[in-house]
Amino acid sequence: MVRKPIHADAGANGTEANKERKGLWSPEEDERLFTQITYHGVSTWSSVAQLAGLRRSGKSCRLRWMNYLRPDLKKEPISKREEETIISLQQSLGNRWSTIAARMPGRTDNEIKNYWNSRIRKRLNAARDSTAKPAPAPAVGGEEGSANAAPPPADQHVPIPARFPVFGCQLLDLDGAGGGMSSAGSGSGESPQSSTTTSTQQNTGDESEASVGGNSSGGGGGDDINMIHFLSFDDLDYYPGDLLMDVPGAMDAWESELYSANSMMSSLC
DNA sequence: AAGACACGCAACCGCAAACAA
DNA sequence: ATTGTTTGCGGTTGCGTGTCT
Repeated sequence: MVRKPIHADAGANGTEANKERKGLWSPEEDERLFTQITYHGVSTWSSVAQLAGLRRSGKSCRLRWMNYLRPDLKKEPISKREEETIISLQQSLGNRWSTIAARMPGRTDNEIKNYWNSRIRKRLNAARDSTAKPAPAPAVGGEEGSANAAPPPADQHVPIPARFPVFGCQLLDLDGAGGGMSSAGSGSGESPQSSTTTSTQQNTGDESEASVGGNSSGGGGGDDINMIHFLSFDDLDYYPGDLLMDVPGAMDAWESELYSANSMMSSLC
């Protein structure tokens, strides 16, 4: 649900004109921030606030951009597959929401955290309470995500160990021209955040690459126009989220193949 | 119809890590 | 090496909305 905006300055009087604003963002503030970042990028967040003429902390600006204004964010509700991904990643990583978010292009850590706290955790707790079986319920709070956790049953999805490379995917170019990305970059132009964002996405694993899905014939590469190409982020010099957002079906493919790709990686390691 | 309660989301807070001076 | 600043993260809170009684 979207709450009716009661903006931070709604009740402020003139004497507090210089005070830092808090609370919900007004459309005007959003526009200022968006314009500032789109056209000038980010040096420091406090300077962004200043240059945009916002009486907001840099911290608040960063949060607003990351969680709401970024052009590569998915707007639609979290899908069933994404939910499964969240559960799986939470099992393997614990409450490292930013890391989980980094593996779910278009989703924010806040969004995932909220989703987990408000829905999944509740549901899993209810399920655990209703069944005597202790089984695969993910740890909640505390020491979850420990590398020492007992391995899941064979019929469970294998969680992705943190040390594995993070996967992005690309649809191979339809006409094979240059092996380029079928669509890179977000619709609203280059993301001024791409450099910093990408750095946090990097995963220090061995480089890995695998073709998955479609009717991959392997080898040769490039023949199969429907093939989804999975890459470790180490292979990418752009923000994978930008790519995935613009490729119809790519997200679903990515999610559905996440586990099989992981299994494959397991066998390689 | 109205109040109570539950839910979901946006945003704040405090802390730690990273970075710069 | 130390200190100050900025950034990023996870936990938590506040509040609007929907549902129930």
